[in-house]
Amino acid sequence: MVKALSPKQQRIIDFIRHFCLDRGYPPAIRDIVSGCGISSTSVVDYNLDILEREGYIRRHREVSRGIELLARSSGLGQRLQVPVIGQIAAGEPIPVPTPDTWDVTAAADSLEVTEDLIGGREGVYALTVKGSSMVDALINDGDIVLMQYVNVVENGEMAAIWLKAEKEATLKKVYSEPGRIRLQPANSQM
Amino acid sequence: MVKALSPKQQRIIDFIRHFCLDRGYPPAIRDIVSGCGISSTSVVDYNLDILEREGYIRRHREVSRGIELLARSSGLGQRLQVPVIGQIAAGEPIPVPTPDTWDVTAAADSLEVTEDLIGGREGVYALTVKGSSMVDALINDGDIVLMQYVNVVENGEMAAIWLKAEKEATLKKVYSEPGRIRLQPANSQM
DNA sequence: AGTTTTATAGAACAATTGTTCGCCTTAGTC
DNA sequence: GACTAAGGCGAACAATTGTTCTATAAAACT
Repeated sequence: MVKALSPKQQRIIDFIRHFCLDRGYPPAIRDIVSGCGISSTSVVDYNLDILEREGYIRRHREVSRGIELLARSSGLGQRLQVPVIGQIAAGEPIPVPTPDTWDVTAAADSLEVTEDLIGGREGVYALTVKGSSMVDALINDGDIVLMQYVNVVENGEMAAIWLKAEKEATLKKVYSEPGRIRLQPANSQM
Repeated sequence: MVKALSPKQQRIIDFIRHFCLDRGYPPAIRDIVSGCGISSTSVVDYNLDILEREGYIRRHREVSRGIELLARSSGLGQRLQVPVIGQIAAGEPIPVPTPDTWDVTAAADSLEVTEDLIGGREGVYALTVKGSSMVDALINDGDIVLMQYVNVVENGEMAAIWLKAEKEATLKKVYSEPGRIRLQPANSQM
């Protein structure tokens, strides 16, 4: 049973997110009380329980500030629609989500995946592979690649890389090492 | 006076980082005590003070778990060499660091910036702007743009975006909103 | 040797903070 | 009207958690 969040609950989540972002640690219940104009800790406790039940946060009881923000997925073991917004091919820039192409309903096609594949990530989209020029990544014509629209490469993560010399995009694993960045041939995602 | 961190201090920092990563909230002093095999809260308090003085963390006194991890800068007001590995221009893919181009010493040119501009980020490189086709970003011919080689877009961050339709790259601020991603014209970086 | 600095222990103390419980208000239902 | 559920309020309570104070020991300095 997935209920819509009440305005108050939505506001609490936003507050927690902002609080974490600029303070570096989660808010105490009383921080939420004053930050959201609520007049009792028990009200926050009440709503926090709901938010946890709905999968937006994880509470660590008996621990001060033990609120862990989960990527709000709302639906639990649900399936998610990932928009297939274009194709990836050698010699062409990789399509990037724009307001026009992002919307799931507006996408020409969409892919249904289980929620755990996405984790909590946002900005996930998919591309169909055109041509087999990316053989080194074990990806073939017609395959579908899940992409995440992202901004910080963690060590060992897959990333779509533009090789200027070869004028093509390949998928590599990225390792940043002292003084340089190493790209390692990658495996298929799907 | 920048002193080297003692093994214990190094261990405390590592512990805090790991704790935050998999619990979602910072550790209490007593968590550090048991997590690092220290036998008194006052020892942790003592070392935490040092770590704060050296700029590794920020403490929020009187607040439970009020430890904020700062990008460990090691060197403080130091200057760093950022490799200028190519240029960015409309119609061309954005150069991406490879083992060949990344190395600072191997780069054709390099840029010296103060350490706080980089924060603690890795994979930072620079591009010279060619042509003035990115006027909407207030970036002109000859400007230098700092880039970070990254994988997760935070709300509001600048990112280099490939617009397929226009066949050019622009710098935008990225806001992910429910159901879509919004790109907002951005300002100059340097 | 005497003194200062650094580092560690242990414990008492006080502030912060989560939990709980009784009571109240407002709808919705029978 | 009576009953029930959702949501809220406020205060007391208890657990968590940061602070402080005293002691001790080793190294560094005079």
